[in-house]
Parts: sequence; C-alpha cells; structure tokens
Amino acid sequence: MKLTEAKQQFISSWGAFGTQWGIKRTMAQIHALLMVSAEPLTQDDIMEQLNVSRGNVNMNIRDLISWGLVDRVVMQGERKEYFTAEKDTWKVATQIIKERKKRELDPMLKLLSQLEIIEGDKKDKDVKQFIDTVSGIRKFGNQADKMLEMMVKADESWFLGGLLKIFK
Amino acid sequence: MKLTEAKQQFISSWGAFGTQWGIKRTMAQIHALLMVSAEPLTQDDIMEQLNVSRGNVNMNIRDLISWGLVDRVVMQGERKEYFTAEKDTWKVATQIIKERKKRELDPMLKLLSQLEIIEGDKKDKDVKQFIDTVSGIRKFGNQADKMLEMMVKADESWFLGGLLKIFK
DNA sequence: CTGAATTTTCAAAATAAATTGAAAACAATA
DNA sequence: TATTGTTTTCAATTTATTTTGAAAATTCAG
Repeated sequence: MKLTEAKQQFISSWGAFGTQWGIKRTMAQIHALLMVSAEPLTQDDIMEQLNVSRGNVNMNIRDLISWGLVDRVVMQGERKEYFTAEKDTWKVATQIIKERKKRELDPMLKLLSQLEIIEGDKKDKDVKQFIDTVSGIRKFGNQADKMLEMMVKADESWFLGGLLKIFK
Repeated sequence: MKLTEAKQQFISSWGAFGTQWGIKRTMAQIHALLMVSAEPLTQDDIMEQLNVSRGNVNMNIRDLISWGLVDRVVMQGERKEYFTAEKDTWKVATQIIKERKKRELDPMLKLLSQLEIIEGDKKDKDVKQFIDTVSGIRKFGNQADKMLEMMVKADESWFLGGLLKIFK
C-alpha cells in the first residue's frame, strides 16, 4: 500500500471510529491528520487535505486545543498559525481519559450520590431497587474513577510492561 | 427528593450521558428505566413511561438484547412479552466492554496492523511518522485489549478490593 | 493609521440520525 | 380457520447535529 492511500484510510477510519464514541467526525479526522503529519500544518493545509470549510477547521482545531491534543506552533518568520498534535499515544490516551473524566464521569458521580438520598420506605421494592441500582453504579464509578486517576499519573512503561503481573 | 422525581432525573441523565458515548438517547433511557424497575415491564409500560413510540421501543429493546443487557421474560399466563435488565453493575460494565471491544476495538486493531505495511523509504520523514504513529496506537490498543480481556474474565471483588494493591 | 493577511464567529443550509405510526407479519385462542 | 392481541418493519417525517461561507474582528507590517 502506498503512503497516500494508507493515510487516507487511517484518517477516514479514525473519523468513523470517533463518531462511535461521540466525537465529531471532522474533529477526529483533523486529529488523525495531524498525528500522521511529520510537520505542523496550517488551517489551509487541513482544509485542502480533508476537503472541509475554513470555519469547520477553525472550530474543531480550537476544540482539539481545549482537549489538550493539539498545539499552536509559531513558525519563525511566518504570519500564519501552524498546528501540531501530540504524537505519543500514551500521552494522547491519558489526556483523553483525564478530560472525559473531568467533563463526564465526575459530574455523573456527583449526580448519582445526590439521587441516592430519596424519601420513602426503604422496604418498598421500587425504592429499594432504585437505591440499589444507583448506589451500585456509583460505587463502580468511584472505583473506576480512582483507577483512571492512578492511570493518568502512572507512566507508560507501567502500562506496557508491568500491568500483566497484576493478573497472575 | 421523591422517588418519581429521582427516577425521572436518573433516566434523563443516563440518556444524556449515553449520547456523549455514541449511544442513542432512547436506548440508554430504556436501559435506565429497566435497571431501576423492580419488576419486568412490557413495551406498553416503556412507551408510557418514556413517551416514545411503539416502533422506537421495539427497535431499541432488540438492540439492548443484542448487547446482552436486557432479557425477555415470560410471565406465566400472560400473552404480552416482558423485559428486564441485568441489575448487577459489574456484569453490565463487563458486558458493555466485551461488546464494544468486539464491535469496535478488535476491527480497528486489525486495520491498523494492515496499515503499517506500506511501501516507501522508511527514512522519509512522512513515511516514518506514519508508521510510528500507527504502530504506537496499535501497540497501545493491543495492550488495552489484553487488559480489558482479563478484566471481563476477572470478578467483581477483584475490581472493588484488590485493584488498589496494584498501584503501590 | 491604513490596508492586506489571517482568524473567528454564527446564522443559514446541508446532512445525518432518531422517531413515528400505520401496515404487515406473526402468534395464540377458540 | 377466523379472530383478536401483539410484535415487527420501514418509508416518511421530525429532530438534532454538523458544516458552510461570508461578514466581522483581529493582527501585523509598513
């Protein structure tokens, strides 16, 4: 397979993969493009390579920056802004975990702990089922939260090498 | 807070949470409703409680069954079908992991390993960056795959109790 | 300050995704 | 087998999301 074709397929698949996880297709594609690009790109480069509008690129780039996955790069003597993506997969993954945890998991756990405090007879089977379900999810979520917290603080070699020992 | 209100809020939040992860709002809401319901429900019960159409309920119930999260229940002497959800959070979580792994992660890893085999000078910086990125993601993905594989085989007490020791 | 290059914004348009509802298929009963 | 209750299907519709593109704002050089 030729590089151009492989790039194309990678970008397109990464976009499709992203949508399955609630990430906008174009955002995922821009991210993919920057990850496989050796040099930083301008908005125009991205527009051209992905065939999307200027506004679209601009907004999604800003999102990617807010996710901590893309950085602005100043090229000496150049007027235009350049953009580059973090290439280290471990850093990318932990960054995504960190952000989704902050934006989604933490608020959800906060809500669940509030929902557990409900009026009514704890002997009533509907009340009991509600509390059991919600507290079960909350406990699991809290444990997952702790695990992810430690994961983002750990380093890659732990993940690649040490993890297997856990399961013996 | 009253049970009815809490249920309402749980279902609505679970639906919103789901959409952020690429799950249809109604599917997530049906799942939420069944998880907090002590008794199995019929399609009509669900239609009424969530204010959605028969077709919608039917399709999403089938999806939930295919995800292994909901079961048909035969109520003796009843003509209608009843549905119930797995209530054990650990089982729910591992089931979702198992399915998403099978449907999304595994095919992605398969694709990535194919994309690594590209023609061209490995000294070329674009070729090198492409291979490095793709193989970095693939290696990480494979490790995550292994970890999840073991997780779904482990049991809940391991997760709740034993996991912390890992990080010492 | 002026003007050209560049970035940002956002209402409108296009696209994609989810939902409806009625007809068809199916299942159980008599 | 005919009737009735129930489930399933899917084309049409509605709703939600994403994208566009042109105008406004910003930035920089002279």
